[in-house]
Amino acid sequence: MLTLYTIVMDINEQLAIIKRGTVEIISEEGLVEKLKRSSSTGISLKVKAGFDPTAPDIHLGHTVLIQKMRHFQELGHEVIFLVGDFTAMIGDPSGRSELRRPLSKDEILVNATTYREQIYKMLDPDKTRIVFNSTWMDKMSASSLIELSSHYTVARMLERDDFYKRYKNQQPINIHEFLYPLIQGYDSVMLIADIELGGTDQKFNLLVGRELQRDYGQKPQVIITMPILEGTDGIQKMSKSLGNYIGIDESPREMFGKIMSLSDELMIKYYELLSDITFDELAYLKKGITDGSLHPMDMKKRLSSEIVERFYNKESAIRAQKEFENVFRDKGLLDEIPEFRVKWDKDKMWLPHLILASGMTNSSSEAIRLIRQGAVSVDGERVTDINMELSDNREYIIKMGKKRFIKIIPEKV
RNA sequence: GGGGAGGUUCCCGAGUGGUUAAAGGGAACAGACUGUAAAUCUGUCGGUCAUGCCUUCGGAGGUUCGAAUCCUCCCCUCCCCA
Repeated sequence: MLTLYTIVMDINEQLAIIKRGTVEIISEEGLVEKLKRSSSTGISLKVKAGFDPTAPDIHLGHTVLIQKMRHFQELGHEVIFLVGDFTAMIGDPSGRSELRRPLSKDEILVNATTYREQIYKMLDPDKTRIVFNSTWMDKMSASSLIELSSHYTVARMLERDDFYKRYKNQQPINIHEFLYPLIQGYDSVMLIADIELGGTDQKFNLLVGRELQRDYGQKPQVIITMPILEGTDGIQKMSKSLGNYIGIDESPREMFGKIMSLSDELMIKYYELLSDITFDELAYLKKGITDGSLHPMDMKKRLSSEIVERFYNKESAIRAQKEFENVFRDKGLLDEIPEFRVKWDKDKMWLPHLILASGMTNSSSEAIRLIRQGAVSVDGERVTDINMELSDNREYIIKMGKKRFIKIIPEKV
């Protein structure tokens, strides 16, 4: 159902909201037509976006898309969060570097539950439909699948950039990988999607959806691509497997810290894609950085706060900022230091073993290296002697590197 | 089915009998510098209380005083021809 608000809002206003931050809309005329039809008939549009349930945590990269879903939701349309559980069970198509283990039904279910909790931080639960493509794919027969695959050609598949590159570089492409775009497209057919959202890297798959819908006698979906958010390294797409991500479930402290360590350049991009500030404010910030009237660090703190506040609340954001300033600017200690109880079987324990036992390193060699490098301090004093031993008569605070702290509590055996 | 090229440490990639825990690059981590930035520079980057020992170069055997390097079989990938 459309709200009164959206009925009043004219098509151009809706279009402006939809277009914000997008890279490409195919086609814009199609979109206008759909919007018009929707407002005259009162039937909301079905807006689909697919997510891979292999990684159970949603990160800021996903939120670029989810934000856009929210925009549609606010305009009164139906948002369909498609969980690609069927495809996940077969295994991963891209990412040749690692053979990914196909997920079990249970694991996918757990991941999907986590997804739901997390997306509801941004989307309205009452207006969000979550669907699994296994619902129809599990039932598909081999002959139907072959029928589906007859709708596309190998030559056209090889047009997709990553397939083409792998083909050219003599890297393997498995046949089932060709099925992924087809299944994704078929999902659109099953859902009779009006619009599908995706990152720019999804463009090919989204276009396949249009073609299939046409073949199946439907109106092709309008596709909207969003920019890919680079991860904390500033180069590669944010992803959990690359370890350059900021998860929306991370603690306020982590989230704040990670955003602060972004490069200034990347910060601007994050403002553009993630912040809710207006275009005018953004222009003002950009100008401020260029002419030096605004300090990049202050801007970054503001961005960090805004994002932490979105997923938590104002108090958490303030606390995260204070803690950040305390630890990094004033070189102080964390308010809450993780505690670790160690059973001491001797009077004294060798420091590298203590560090290993506490889980701060994976080996004592690593601990020794870090001590040699001057990274370790005990109770605020830098340790240089790798033979240092601690006795069990009191607690110690060990700091490793800039941000790892642990409180060691001895327990006599 | 025939012919050819490959599989090396987290990733890419050198190494074709000993001085090789294995060049170089990337990632990561640490130190310096800073705005905890980024960039840059420096260092570390299999394990082991450790001038030794153990584990690692697709897998399993074998040759040798000694193998990532040679041989045999197997598994996997790519290309060309059919």
